Amino acid sequence: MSDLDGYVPMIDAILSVSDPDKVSAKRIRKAIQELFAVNLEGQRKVVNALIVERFNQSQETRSNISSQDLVEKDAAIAKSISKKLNGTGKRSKSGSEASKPKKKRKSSENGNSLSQNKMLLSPELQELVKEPELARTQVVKKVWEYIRENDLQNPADRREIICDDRMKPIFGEKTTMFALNKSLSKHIYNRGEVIEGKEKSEVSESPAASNDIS
DNA sequence: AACTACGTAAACATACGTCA
DNA sequence: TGACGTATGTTTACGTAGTT
Repeated sequence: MSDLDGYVPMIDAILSVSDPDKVSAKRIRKAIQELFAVNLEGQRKVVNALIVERFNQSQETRSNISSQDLVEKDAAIAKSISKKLNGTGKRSKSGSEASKPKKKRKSSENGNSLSQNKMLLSPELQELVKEPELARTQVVKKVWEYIRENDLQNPADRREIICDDRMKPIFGEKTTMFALNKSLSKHIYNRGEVIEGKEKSEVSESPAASNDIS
C-alpha cells in the first residue's frame, strides 16, 4: 500500500459525516482531489477500492464501537474539510450547497469541450459577427461585443437588449440576456447537420422565420 | 458489456446574500 | 456599506459513474 494510505484519515473523516445511503466513491474521490490538489484519475480503481474498504470498515466500527474519542476526532477533521470545501465559510445560500457544482470554473484544462468546436452560422448571424463559423461560446462573445459597441442594452434594465436592424432577424424587436442563447441556437449548425441535410433554412423555413416573433 | 443519468465546458450581466 | 461570491438562463457533445 502506498502513498494512498495518507488519504485514509481523510476518507474516514468524510465517511463519518456522510449519509451512508448517499455517499459514493466518486464523491469522496473528488473531495480528496480538491483537498489535496492531486489528480487521482490514473489510480481511480485503486482509490475506489480503498474507499470501499474504508466504508465497510467504518460501518463495522460504527455498529460495534461507539468511541466518543473517534467521533470527536472525526468531527474535528470534518469541520476543517467542510471549511475548505465551502471556502471561507461564506455563504450557504440555497440549502445543500455542498453537492452543487461551482459555477465559476477554471478555463478548460483538456480543451475537448464542445464549446470549442466550430459551428456554422446562419447568414443573419454571419452578418452580425462577421464570421462564417465560430465556437458557440465565441458567437456569444461576439454578439455581446456587438451589443456593447452599439449600446443596445436597455438603460433601465440592462438585462434587456433592444435589437437593431441587424439583430432583429435573429432576436426579434428585443430580447433578454437569458433568451439570447436560445435564439442563437436556431442560428448555429453542426457541420454534419448542414452537409447531410443541407441547410436548415433550405430544408424547412429559415431560422429567422422559426423565431416566434414575426 | 451495454445502457442510463448526470456533470462539465464556455460566454454573458445582473440581483442578491453574506461577511468584514 | 462596500466587496465578494454565487445563482440565474441557455446550448449540447463528451466523459464518467452507476446500474442492469
